Amino acid sequence: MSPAASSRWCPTPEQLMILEEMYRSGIRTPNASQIQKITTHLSFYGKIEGKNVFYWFQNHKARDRQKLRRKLTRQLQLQQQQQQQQQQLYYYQLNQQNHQFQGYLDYSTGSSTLPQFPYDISNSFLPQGGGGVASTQVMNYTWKEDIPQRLEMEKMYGHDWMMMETGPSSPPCARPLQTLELFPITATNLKEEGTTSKQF
Amino acid sequence: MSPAASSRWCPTPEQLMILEEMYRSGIRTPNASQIQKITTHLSFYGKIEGKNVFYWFQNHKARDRQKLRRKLTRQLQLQQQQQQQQQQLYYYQLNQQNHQFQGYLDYSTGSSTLPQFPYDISNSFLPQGGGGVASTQVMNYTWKEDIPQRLEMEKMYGHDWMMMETGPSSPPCARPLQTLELFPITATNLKEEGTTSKQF
DNA sequence: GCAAATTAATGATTTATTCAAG
DNA sequence: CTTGAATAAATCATTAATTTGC
Repeated sequence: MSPAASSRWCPTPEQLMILEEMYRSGIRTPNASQIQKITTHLSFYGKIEGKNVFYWFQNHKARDRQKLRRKLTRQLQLQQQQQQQQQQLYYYQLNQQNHQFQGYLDYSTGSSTLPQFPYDISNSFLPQGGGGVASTQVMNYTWKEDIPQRLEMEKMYGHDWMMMETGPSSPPCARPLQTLELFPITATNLKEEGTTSKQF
Repeated sequence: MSPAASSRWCPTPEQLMILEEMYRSGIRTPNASQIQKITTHLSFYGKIEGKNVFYWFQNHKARDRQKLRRKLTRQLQLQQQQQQQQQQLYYYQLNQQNHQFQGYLDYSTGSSTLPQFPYDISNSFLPQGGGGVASTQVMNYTWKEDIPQRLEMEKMYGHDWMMMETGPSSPPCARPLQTLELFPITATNLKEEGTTSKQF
């Protein structure tokens, strides 16, 4: 543990940034020549060796896959749970409004391979209180043309988080009380998982 | 007249402070549960919806990155300029310093004994077949243990990276210009959307 | 000082990538 | 090769800052 040199490489933000850029640009397993060049270049920003670059790409690729796999798993489980919840009603309501998605939302089958719930946030987000304004706007954007350009917002929000509390039953003037206990902002929990979701 | 609801959310100072604090504490992409809680909590300080929280984190994160990227780009440009001034000297020094790469560079022997690399990575760096025909076995995990995941080249979307390879002449110490052309990655990805990209 | 005009910030949408499963 | 799901990047749009001429 010589103070002068850490036992392992610690990438500087700049190095990390560049590596990530490269990764995103398609590089996965750089060859010798590439590693050499990368290393040379990154050495501008701090101490670094070829093996660091090599390992970085190895690890990054692997962890990328791992992360996605985990998310998929969690998502599947969530999906299954939600299936048993008030989806029927919810999607029915949505369908009334978004006939555009009728074909897509096949809730009638019950099998509903429905992903989560896509569509406009307004509904899920501001259920209570006359916030109708935003709602309309969102809707307009949602289906601008005849062509459903794929799922629009679905992609984005496409997820559980909007699912929660589709509020008709939620207190119109909910008091943000528990927030304090819910928010140990500094809590390390929030960082990754948060909430008591079992999973994994 | 009624509040004439603004068309978009305008965070109160308190909300902003809390959001920034959370961001600082490490939260980047809150999930459904987190967003729900955050929204509830912030609603105490003013009107707010879940999507606002969602967007806020998206934007904040993106613009944070953007800022860093711009800074990096500037640095890169600066250093590239400096490089043009000191290329010769720089590469000379590099060669002197990186003894471990001597073996790497000397791939003709194929038996580089690099003390620095714990896992015999040097081999994996070696362009196989010598003479710069490395295009075949890029990643040859010769280091012990079972078979590697073959060399799935992945996609490697048309990027010059692979092509560059040690060309036919493969200048062993050719022009240091390499570095310059090596990182035009900025051209495609970093893009440096000029701070003043106005209407086009 | 003070609005109209202009520019910078930032909220909200849309488009493009990414990985891996079918 | 196509598609689903998630996200990041790019873009659009509106509000806040600020500059400017009076």
